[in-house]
Amino acid sequence: MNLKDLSRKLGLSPTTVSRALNGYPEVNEVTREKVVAAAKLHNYKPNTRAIRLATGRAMAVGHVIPVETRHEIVNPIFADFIAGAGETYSRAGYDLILSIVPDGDEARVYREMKSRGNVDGVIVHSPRQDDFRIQLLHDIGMPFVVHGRATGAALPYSWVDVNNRRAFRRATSFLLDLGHRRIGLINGLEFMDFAIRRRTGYLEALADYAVTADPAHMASIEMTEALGYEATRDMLTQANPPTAFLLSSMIIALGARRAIEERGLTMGRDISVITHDDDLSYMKNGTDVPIFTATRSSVREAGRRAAAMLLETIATPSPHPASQLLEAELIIGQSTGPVPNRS
Amino acid sequence: MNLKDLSRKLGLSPTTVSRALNGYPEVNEVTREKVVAAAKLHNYKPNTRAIRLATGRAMAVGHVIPVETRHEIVNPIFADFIAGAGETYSRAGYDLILSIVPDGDEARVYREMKSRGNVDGVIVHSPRQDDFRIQLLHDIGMPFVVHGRATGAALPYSWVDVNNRRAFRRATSFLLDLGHRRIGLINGLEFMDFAIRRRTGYLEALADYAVTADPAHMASIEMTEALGYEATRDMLTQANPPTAFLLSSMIIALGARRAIEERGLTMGRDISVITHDDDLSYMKNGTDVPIFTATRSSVREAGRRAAAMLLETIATPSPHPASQLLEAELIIGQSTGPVPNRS
DNA sequence: ATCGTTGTTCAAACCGCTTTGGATGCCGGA
DNA sequence: TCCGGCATCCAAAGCGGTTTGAACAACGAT
Repeated sequence: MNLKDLSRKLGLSPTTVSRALNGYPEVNEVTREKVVAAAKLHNYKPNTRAIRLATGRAMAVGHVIPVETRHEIVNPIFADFIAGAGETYSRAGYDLILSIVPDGDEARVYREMKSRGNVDGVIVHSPRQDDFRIQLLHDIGMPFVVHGRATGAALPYSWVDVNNRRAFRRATSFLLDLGHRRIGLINGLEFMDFAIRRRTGYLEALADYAVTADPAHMASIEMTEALGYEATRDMLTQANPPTAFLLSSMIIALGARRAIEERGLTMGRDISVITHDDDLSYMKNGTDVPIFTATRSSVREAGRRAAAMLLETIATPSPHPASQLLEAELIIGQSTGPVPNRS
Repeated sequence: MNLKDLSRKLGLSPTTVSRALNGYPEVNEVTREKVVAAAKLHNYKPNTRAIRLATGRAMAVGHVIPVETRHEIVNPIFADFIAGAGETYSRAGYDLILSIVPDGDEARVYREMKSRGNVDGVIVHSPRQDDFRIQLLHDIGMPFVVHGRATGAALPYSWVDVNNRRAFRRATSFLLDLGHRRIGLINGLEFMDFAIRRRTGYLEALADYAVTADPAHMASIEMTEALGYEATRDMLTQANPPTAFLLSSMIIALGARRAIEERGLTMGRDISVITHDDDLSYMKNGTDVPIFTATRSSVREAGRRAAAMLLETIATPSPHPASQLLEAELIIGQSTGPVPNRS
């Protein structure tokens, strides 16, 4: 059942039927009702392919997920971010096109998306410092929103991000207020922008309290349980081990807790731990009471916001990029406490 | 730069240029080379929207991810499965369209995909017992491949699955051979097909050894760390606690380990643990030596296979559905050992 | 010289929708 | 009475490719 069939059945022209269904004003209300009724009756759904060609819009947005080529790691937060974004898209009638791309191939993929015209815009994931994609997408004229920011980018651009710096500064201050002076930071890989900002926040707080940062107490790892375990264990076996840890993800936190408990230490009493919590659906921080004290910010909500912002810029392009800075809340759990006396 | 422009530049008809680029035989080789060279020079990429309308193919496949409405849980294995599938699609020039759908809305989404024609086929995720989607997709004539199987489905259908039953039977036998007689099973939600099969394998092995299954030693939970912890803790505090555990995912395993170590028990000595390991990129089972004894099967590989199978059925539809049963390997780690004497 | 092949190219139809630029009829005001 | 304006509808021209059917030239066979 296509437009021509339907219009023939109604004894109307395709023009009128199309306009009736799309809510254009130049059609009699009586006619419109008849058309709408017939469309429902015959279960008419306009062919997406034809709409796309006729309007020149793809009615789709692309999410290009770079995958660490060396380790083939797919960042687990994507699932939730995309779940959030997907809600927004489906309400707006947009498709979400996912490309998993080895991180060398990105430029080619973006260029092809542009020239093939199968997306109207893209979300840029996992920005790095001086990320080349911002310049590239700007040059080829593809609307985009960055999930995160890219320190050092020359051009203005639209983004949605958590205030990572402030979150980690606040968390660090919280630990310092509890008397901790040796605070271990187990961060994500520090060519990623979010990790840079978290480290900055951490260092700023230490500086506020005139505490000199110890390089031996800072690690930068891929965010897996096993590596989180190792990094924590290594720091705990040092001569002057940290009395508190600041961790960049719940997954690292699980590994860290293992290392801590393995040494017979108790979180919240012997060792304090604060982790960042992206509020992932399958990685809840405890069932009712939070286990970890955490800087929490829902990545799914970030997905919703970023998607809405992208659809907005696609609909009404503007030279003034938009941005949203989400604040993480500091959730007090059972994993933090005053520094033990024997320290 | 579109086909018309390019053909004008070449002094040829659009017909010939199109054929030259698509490898049709009725075009002079000299001409073809000229066309190909010009296409590259002017960076001509055919417009996807036009191709789709003209050919009637969507050049896209849909992945419909049902999301547990009550808890909004997005299954974390999707990220890796889709990464695998994505590799296959991009090589074939197909797009991957992702729909995250509240699990009540699925029928509507599939129907719309069919009538709007924006996908050529779909992958069915997370099949349940007697899954209605198989009948539905069959009825509306949408090619599909199921990731997993659906016990009780009347119709034949194509699928890619791990041999869950055999994997869990083998793992259970392994524990029984080590002398364990009280084996706790912490399974996924048992309306999911994979969970049913795992339980079956577990029960079969117990029956082989004439061990009666204890309902108190079987749990069925959403696969999160916190719930894994609780289920394990609850079983360990029973009068006759299990001496070994069989777990349905690495994430559960992390929670289980926490419950075990919290009670001062050591995995592999006091308590044996075998988990299923989907070989997720961010959830490695140890760095070099495996920590957990595990039934391992790469869900990313399953993604690759399922995608290839779907593209195959789209290209050459056949009344005979295909299937692939992947065997999980039993990886011996440090989490299993003979049953302690004091049991 | 004629004819059927073969190789090569093209004009035009088509995919299913949107949108432009009328056409038509009716009404009220000059 | 005539005309401009308005409401309503339609024919036809896109959108940018693919595909059908035919044209044409060159060729060898008859």
